[in-house]
Amino acid sequence: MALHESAEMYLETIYELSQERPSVRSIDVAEAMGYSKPSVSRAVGLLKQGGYLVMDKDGFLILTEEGIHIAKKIFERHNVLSRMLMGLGVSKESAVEDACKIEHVISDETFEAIKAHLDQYYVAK
Amino acid sequence: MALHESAEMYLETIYELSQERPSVRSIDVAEAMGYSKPSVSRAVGLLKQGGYLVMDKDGFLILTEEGIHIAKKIFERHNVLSRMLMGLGVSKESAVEDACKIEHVISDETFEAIKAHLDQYYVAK
DNA sequence: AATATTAGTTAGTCTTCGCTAATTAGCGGC
DNA sequence: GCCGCTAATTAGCGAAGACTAACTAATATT
Repeated sequence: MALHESAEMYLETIYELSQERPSVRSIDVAEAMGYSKPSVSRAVGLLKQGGYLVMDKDGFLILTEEGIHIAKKIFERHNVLSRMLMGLGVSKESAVEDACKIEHVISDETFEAIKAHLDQYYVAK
Repeated sequence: MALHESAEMYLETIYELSQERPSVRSIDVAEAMGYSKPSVSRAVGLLKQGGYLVMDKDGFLILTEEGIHIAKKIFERHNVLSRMLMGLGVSKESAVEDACKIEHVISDETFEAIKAHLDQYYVAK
């Protein structure tokens, strides 16, 4: 099931927040992403429907295995891409911002090529 | 005036087609992009309204200075990005496809960094 | 107990950008 | 002179994904 860019972004954000704090609510996602509460509510509803997360009785968001899988994939892309861009001399802000855009649109083939190149670079050092 | 991804794609396509043939009509753009005629008609209308092109009495599309400027910018991005990806070992098909996505979303700073890196690489060879 | 705040949802709007169906305008063949 | 083709347009639809306004439900404050 192919997810849209925005869904991937929500999963990635929920994953990152869950690394930083014990629990993640919709309102935390809204603050982190700069979106309104209803926008997040709607997105969370779709992700719930798709089986990517569940909301417990206290409103805490828990990623399912599938949700974590996608979130980690996007998160890895984000890290690799921003490191690559910074390696080319791009400022941290631009690198992170652009990585955020690129991470959703490239093919697996392209990502693996970039990653391999970066690995090689670090091994060589 | 910031243009959306689809508008940039239309301008780029019109520019490329105009390099290959004496004149470009909406129908040619529709065929090249795989879109329906009304979709192109609507997009051309918006580009016309924005001052990026004009349509002459025979239905030929002529990019304005501003339109050419943007089209060339995206075209250059496309070329640099696909060359870079192919340089990393990505297949031509994937490189072109992914370049098409990336070219619209990255900042000038990031693009210049990638371009500089590629220039350096070619100079070094 | 009454009120205020916080979190989430519902309802409905807007923009972008595809689509199909149907219409219009010009041109060529018979 | 009419038929039919091609090109472009108009009208209206649908999905994504953001928004505001207004409601509900639960907790906190006084």
